Amino acid sequence: MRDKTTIKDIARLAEASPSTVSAVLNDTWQGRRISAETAERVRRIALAQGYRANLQARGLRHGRSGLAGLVLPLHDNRFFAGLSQAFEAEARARGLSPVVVSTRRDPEEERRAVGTLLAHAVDALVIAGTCDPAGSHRLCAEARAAHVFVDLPGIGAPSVVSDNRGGAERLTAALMDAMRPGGSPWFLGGRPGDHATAERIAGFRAETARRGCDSAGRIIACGYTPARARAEIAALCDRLGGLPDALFVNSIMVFAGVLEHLVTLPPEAFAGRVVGCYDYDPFAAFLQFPVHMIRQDAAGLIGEAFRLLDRDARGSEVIAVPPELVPPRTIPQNPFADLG
Amino acid sequence: MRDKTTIKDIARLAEASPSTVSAVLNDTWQGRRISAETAERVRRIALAQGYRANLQARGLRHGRSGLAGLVLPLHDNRFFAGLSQAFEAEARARGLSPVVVSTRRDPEEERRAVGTLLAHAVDALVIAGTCDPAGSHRLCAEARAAHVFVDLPGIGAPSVVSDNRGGAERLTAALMDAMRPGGSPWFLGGRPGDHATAERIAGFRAETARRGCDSAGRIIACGYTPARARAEIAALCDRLGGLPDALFVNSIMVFAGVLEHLVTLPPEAFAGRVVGCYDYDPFAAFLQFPVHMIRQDAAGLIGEAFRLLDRDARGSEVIAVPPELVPPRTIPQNPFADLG
DNA sequence: GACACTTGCTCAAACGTTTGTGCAAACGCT
DNA sequence: AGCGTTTGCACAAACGTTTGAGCAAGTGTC
Repeated sequence: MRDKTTIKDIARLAEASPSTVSAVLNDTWQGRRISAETAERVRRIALAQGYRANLQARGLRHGRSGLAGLVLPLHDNRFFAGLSQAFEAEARARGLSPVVVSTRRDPEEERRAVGTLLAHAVDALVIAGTCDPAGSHRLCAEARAAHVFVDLPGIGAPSVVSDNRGGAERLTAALMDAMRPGGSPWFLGGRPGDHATAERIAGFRAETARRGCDSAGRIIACGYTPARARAEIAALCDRLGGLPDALFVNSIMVFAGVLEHLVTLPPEAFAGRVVGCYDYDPFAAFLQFPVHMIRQDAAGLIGEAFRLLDRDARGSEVIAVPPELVPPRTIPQNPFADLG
Repeated sequence: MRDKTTIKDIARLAEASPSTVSAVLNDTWQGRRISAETAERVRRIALAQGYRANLQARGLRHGRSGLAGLVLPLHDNRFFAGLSQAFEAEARARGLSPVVVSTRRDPEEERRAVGTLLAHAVDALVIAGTCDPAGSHRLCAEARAAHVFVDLPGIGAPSVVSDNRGGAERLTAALMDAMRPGGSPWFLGGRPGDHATAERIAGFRAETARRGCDSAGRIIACGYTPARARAEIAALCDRLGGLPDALFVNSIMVFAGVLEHLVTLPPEAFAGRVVGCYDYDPFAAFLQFPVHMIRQDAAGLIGEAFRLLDRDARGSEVIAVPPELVPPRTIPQNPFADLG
């Protein structure tokens, strides 16, 4: 084989014109009144030559690429990986070719990623966990590209987010049901300025208040790094003379840090204590002590996102999808589906 | 804004020709003897108009796209997600735009994914965990595209794989060091026909033999599904009247199934027993019983893959990268980096 | 003032498709 | 035979970019 086979090569071999070949290979030949014999001849030769259309050229001509892009902060996270998986399924179901790109939570990188995908004329863009909603939206708007935000609300375009407030209320309720009567729950991790954390704190506050328990002073929004979380939980245990009655851990990263401390404690330290984590990991659900987990509905979020894209939604509408509460030592509905 | 701004629009506004604009925006204007003033004028206008080059057109002209593609079985897996993360970093370091696509371990889907990326003229392709090495290679070869296999050896192109045999030997050694003297280790999970499983079984056999222990009859290659693994371990415990002295679990999926059974056992059932898993999960490392884990070196694998691409390697050479052994209740070198 | 050389650009073709338009031959009808 | 209609295809432009070639005006040299 010389260079890449083009439509012109096929045309030469089939003694036809490029336009005829194009019509045949795009199945528009009846409309263009190509004879069945010619069509068959062209198809045969194209197959024999292993012809594959140059999608750049086609995209250039059409103004569309057939690609659907997902932009996310990182691959290396159960939740986002679940989004990728669901995204690809939905995109393929619509005849689009999915591609996924991550940004390391870097606004500049996010703009570059979105810009690159748009410059390749992606037909639809889902932006998950955005850290520059305004910038990303502006780029998409300039390129007149269909786009939706997921996980964190965007600006100027529709968003699909987890019901963080509701989830936090349910997790808090589960923890308070399980802890000793009259006990005090603590909230650990996250940044209060972040949308998701703010919502979860609100949910935590609402549920504790509903049960006549004042949560003031028991919210430690110490960010997301495991190291910091470990230090904070160690300090807290010191202060309280033991583990808190109930601990609401705001993310799996924070939980990792907390766990580093917890594994240093003797088994009896866990007596009567209960831990919850706003995130899911199948193995974290089976530690020595009971862990209540919240599992976000990746498929549900992506499903709603595509529904918005399908109906070409434009506003700033925000759709909330409820997460799932996974009780301790439980295998959730779709067991280990996200393990591979 | 009307439609997407093109180089012609800029040319009109700057009272220059499209070629001048192109030269300026590609920083080849000195070579083309464009005056500094003209260059500045063009740049200013392009910026003001928010011009972004149409990468399909550029790619069509150049025959390259600036894209680097990673094809993997699924996103939803720590190891593959780690590959994605490392892949994006390496690709960006080379000025390429990374995109990742998964195939659900479906050969047909893999061919489609590879074909689509090639049709978009990706400059480099990394195919991880291939399930159709021959087919994928053929497509790449026809398109004259640089490509490398990772995790599973390919055909016709260079491959980078984990040192499964060596890793299995080390894991087996760790288990036999930790189990009661004279005990017998068992191997569970995988399909013997699979390359990785075959290598791991070979490693398991070699290490047990080296210690004068016959592994015959203690290898249960029952596939990868958690359900099956759960049934097998339950049956085995029944047969032995308790847990085996040491258990080599062949993948995290299998481990998940095993865990479903193990959590039903009383704490004393674990006395003197030791479990190993050929895969890593930060939380699985902290269960009630000690778990030795093997953690594959995603960054190392991808690093080698790009080194091959850099020097345009063509043969069927296979590079083995050693994995890391993570002792029980340990935080590995790069703690929770892959958690997010 | 003729000549060569430099400066600063523009022209046009090409990359591989798709698609609106047109045209020649064949056919049917009177 | 003359006319209109259908059949079966080819031509050429366009998508947005890059790039080899060329051209006109200005500058310097003798």
